[in-house]
Amino acid sequence: MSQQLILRKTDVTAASLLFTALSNDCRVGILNLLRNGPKNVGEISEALKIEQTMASHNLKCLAFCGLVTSQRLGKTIEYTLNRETVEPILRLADKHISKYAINLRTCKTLER
Amino acid sequence: MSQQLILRKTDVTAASLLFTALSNDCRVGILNLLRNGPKNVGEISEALKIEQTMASHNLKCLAFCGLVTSQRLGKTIEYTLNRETVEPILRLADKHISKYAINLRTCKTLER
DNA sequence: TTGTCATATGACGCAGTTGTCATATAAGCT
DNA sequence: AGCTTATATGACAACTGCGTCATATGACAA
Repeated sequence: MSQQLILRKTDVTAASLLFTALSNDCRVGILNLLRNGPKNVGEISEALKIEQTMASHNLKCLAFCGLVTSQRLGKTIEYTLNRETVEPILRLADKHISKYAINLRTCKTLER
Repeated sequence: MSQQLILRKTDVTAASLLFTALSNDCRVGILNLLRNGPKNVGEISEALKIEQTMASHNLKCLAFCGLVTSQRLGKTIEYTLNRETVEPILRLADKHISKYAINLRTCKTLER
């Protein structure tokens, strides 16, 4: 009797793609920043000291995954956090790291 | 007045590393499988139809991040899910995808 | 202690991702 | 219309991560 998988293969792939969006300093930095409220691209790139192009690319990636939404306000485009998922997921990650993976704070790359 | 970031830079990096561990089909597949209970490497590689070496590499990565734990039982090594974080994080991901990112189900790579 | 089964390790080439550069689009102003 | 500001897009080289191969370690049994 084969046991039941909770996620199907396509869902596993989709989930890993979603986590790919979160697997990058810059993007997590953007999400973390947007917890303080909506910001436009200029404000984001200034706050995180990254280039505008970099911010745009990563924001597009985050928007593609539904982690942020955007709205044009005149010349400017405002990005808003999808709090419903990002907030709990970042909390979970932070809690997990403190409790089970403090080593992640002091390494640049994953061991395997 | 500079706004307060909720995670510091090192925490952002650590979080993105944790998500890197989750940014791969094979590893999410392993975690998903282990929701059904502990399994050894042979059982995992058989169930997911991946090579033993592949399973080992990815299990090491997951263990490094505290997402699974291992215990030798004679010749065999049993891997157990860290349910406390993995269960809610996979649920969140699945819910998010259904609600905000169904497109992730039908693409291989992230747009940017 | 030799053999066998179970798992881990290290190295390597390929493929995907990242940051950057150059350029395009889009809105508002004069 | 032309200029300026704000953001997006596409292309490319450099880097990183992945799967695989060959090999090592570790435990048990005869």
